[in-house]
Amino acid sequence: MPTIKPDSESGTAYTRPGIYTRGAETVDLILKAALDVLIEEGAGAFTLRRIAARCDMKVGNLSYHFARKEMLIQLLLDDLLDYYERTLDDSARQPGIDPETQLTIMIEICLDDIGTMRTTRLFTELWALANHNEFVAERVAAFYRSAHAQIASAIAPLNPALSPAEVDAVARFISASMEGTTIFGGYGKAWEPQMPQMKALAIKSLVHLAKTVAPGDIPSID
Amino acid sequence: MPTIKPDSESGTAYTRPGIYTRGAETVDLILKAALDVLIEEGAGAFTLRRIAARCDMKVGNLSYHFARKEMLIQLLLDDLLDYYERTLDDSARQPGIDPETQLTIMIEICLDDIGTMRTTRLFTELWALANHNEFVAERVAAFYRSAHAQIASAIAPLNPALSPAEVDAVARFISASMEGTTIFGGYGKAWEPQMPQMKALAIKSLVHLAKTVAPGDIPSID
Amino acid sequence: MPTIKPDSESGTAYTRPGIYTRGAETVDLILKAALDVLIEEGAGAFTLRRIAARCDMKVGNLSYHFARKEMLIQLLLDDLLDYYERTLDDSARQPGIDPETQLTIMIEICLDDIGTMRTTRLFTELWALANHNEFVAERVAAFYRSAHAQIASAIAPLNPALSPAEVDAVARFISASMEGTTIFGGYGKAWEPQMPQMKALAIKSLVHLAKTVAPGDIPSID
Amino acid sequence: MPTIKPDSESGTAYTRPGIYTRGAETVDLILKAALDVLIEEGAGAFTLRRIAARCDMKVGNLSYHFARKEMLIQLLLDDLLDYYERTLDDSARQPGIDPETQLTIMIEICLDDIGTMRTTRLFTELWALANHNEFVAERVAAFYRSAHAQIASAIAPLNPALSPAEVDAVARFISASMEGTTIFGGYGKAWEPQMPQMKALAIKSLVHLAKTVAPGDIPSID
DNA sequence: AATGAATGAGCGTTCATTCAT
DNA sequence: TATGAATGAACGCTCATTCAT
Repeated sequence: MPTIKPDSESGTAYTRPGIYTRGAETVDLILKAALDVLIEEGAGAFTLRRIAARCDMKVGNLSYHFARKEMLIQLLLDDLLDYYERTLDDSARQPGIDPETQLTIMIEICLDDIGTMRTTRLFTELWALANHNEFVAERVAAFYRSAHAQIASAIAPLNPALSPAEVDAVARFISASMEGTTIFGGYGKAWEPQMPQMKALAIKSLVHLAKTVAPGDIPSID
Repeated sequence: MPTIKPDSESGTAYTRPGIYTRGAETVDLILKAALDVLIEEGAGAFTLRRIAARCDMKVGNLSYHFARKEMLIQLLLDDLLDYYERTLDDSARQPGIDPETQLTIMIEICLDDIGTMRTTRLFTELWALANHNEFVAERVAAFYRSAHAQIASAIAPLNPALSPAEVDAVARFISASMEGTTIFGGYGKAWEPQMPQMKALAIKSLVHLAKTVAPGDIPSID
Repeated sequence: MPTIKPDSESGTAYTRPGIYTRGAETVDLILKAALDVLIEEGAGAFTLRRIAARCDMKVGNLSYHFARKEMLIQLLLDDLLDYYERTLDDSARQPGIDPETQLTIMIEICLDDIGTMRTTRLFTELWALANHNEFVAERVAAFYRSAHAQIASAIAPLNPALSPAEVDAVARFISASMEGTTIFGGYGKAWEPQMPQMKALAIKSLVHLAKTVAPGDIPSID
Repeated sequence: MPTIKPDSESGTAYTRPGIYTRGAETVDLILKAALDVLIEEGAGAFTLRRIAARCDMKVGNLSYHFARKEMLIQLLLDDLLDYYERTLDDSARQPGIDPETQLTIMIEICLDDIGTMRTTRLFTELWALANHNEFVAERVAAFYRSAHAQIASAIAPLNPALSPAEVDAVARFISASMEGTTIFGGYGKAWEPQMPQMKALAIKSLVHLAKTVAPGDIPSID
């Protein structure tokens, strides 16, 4: 995950409710408030009433713009993860850098982002929601497919012996290692001050793995 | 996290203060039902009504045994994480094994456990709940302190050059790497079939790290 | 009630006071949609939203044409019952027919109409609405006054011994008998297939009554 | 429909919510309030909130006793129509009366009952509700099946030439004629003062029909 | 120990209506 | 003329909690 600017516009180019300027602004305000509630108060507090209170609207107006709460969730997630994807793509597309530095930078950017309140909170909530909400599960998986592809594109030139499937497997493990630091070193977590240590170990360990892993180290999956 | 027997008694041997009386069958039935709801239906469905329905009781009776829902959560968590800790201790305390094998076995056990529905679901929910519930945050942290200590005790003899604080840092990163595989390879997750690949990579990568990391690789935290 | 042509224009020839402009296509489309909703979905579903959806408009536009929902109801009812009245008048005004045949035909036409979905549904809803809506009550009563007058005009020559008030009383009872068949033999009702039996009995019984009832059979009302 | 005592207990012998005395009383209070709302305010005002207000309870308590509003409706209807059926049975079971008097009395009782606010309002609402609510439709039809059987049992000895099916057809028409008087002569209806006239005409006309109708007058239904 | 009963707050949603555009 | 936007009230229902039995 790349660094996210706190007050990003979170992508307004989609087909969405609110075709007038005013309505489009309202929809953005609602989505912003919804994200704030999710991050600052958690999924248990993610109710239309609290979102409405955040953006100084009435519940009925939220229902006007989003006929079903699920629609709000879907647009929120689409906006959010699209933005994460785009920002990750941008940060990965740095020309003239050798693959190892590329991978190193990627890991640094991800772990920095993981340390932000937004990313720590958002993704821990999404991992839980994905357990019982098919849409969330699929949308999150789609995001990670994209993220893993970026990581894989940095690994492949580093270790030409690996097949594409093996590169994917390594990318997945590297991504998993990074995501795992959220639990201990994420915003507000118990070992937040130790995040730099985890970052250093991640860079050393994961870059080394990418360079040295052999095809035989990875069992094939039928 | 060690492998957990599905129908464990979740540790009810000792009596506790509070409105509830431990050892009583009823409280255990409630806790069992509560865990089932949390795992099978998620935090959003974690209501007294559904728990009561699961254990064939009336809501009023749950409120009788747990004056506040929060108390139920706390006892549930204590039971659960105590049990995880104890089982982890048991599996770690295998005499006459060299440290590297010890660490390897630990990683294997953890990742096997992570693949179970119980652990995948439970911990993803707890990570999210910890964001906004101080008790959950602290209790989960305490569990990980214990788990990290076990991992550290396997790392220390493998890499005598490391100070205790550095060993802890390495243990934390190893644990984070493992926890991260939950997101992709856990029960019902998108890359569940690829868990064996992640396991192989984890063993190779993390054991190698434990053996080769040098004190200078780890920034010190003031 | 006479047979109603399904796609009648429901009488929009003249202009009315109020916020709406008669003759305008839009108002008629709204009224048509409103009638469809009332008949096909019932009074419980008679909402501006559903009416708007039926005629492919937005709720705001309905409110533009009808400042109050009650106005829509009133115009709908006026149109509808005016049309019923006019059609009944037309069918009754058949010259050169003896009074008994005239009455017989009237009963036949009414009972045929009662068997239609439109009339069954519309009138059962109106009878209920009339309980608590003064306008509906009065408008429905006005319609029946007109209908009873038509029936009375066929009875009077059949039974010259009756005073006009007595003729009215007989007409009222005949009309009541017919309306009552709606409940059992109307569209979708439990004994819809038995409507022909009720029709035959109605003709036999009510025509005989009209011819044979004596002034003394009808108590006078002060 | 027989005369209903205004403050009848409306049948408390059923399986119903509220097994304790207090709960049973509460359920009865709710049902009483629900009936009052339906009759005095109409189906459009038949909401849990208005019912709760009537019996001085909170909405949540209604939901406690009736998990779904539909359940309240069903119990209300069952209570009500069972009571109508039983009272009708009682009034029909008058020994030592000749069939003609029997039928006359039945008609008198029915029309008297139709003139009450309760019966006028209740049945007009039910006829409308039956259009789009399958349960109401079936329950009302079941009531009428029972009522028609009572009427048929008075007609049969009056006119031995009729087959059972023909007796049923006559009973149905007689019942329809009576129900139809609700529209004009029921409580609060436009010709309420003329109900005695309709009653006299009904007795004369319908009893005569029952005695004189011939099998050939009734078309057979396949 | 357990339950029936009741409450008050809150849930997502729908309603008729208003108003600026 | 028509619609997007917004409101306030009400809808049926679920929630954790209290309390008498």
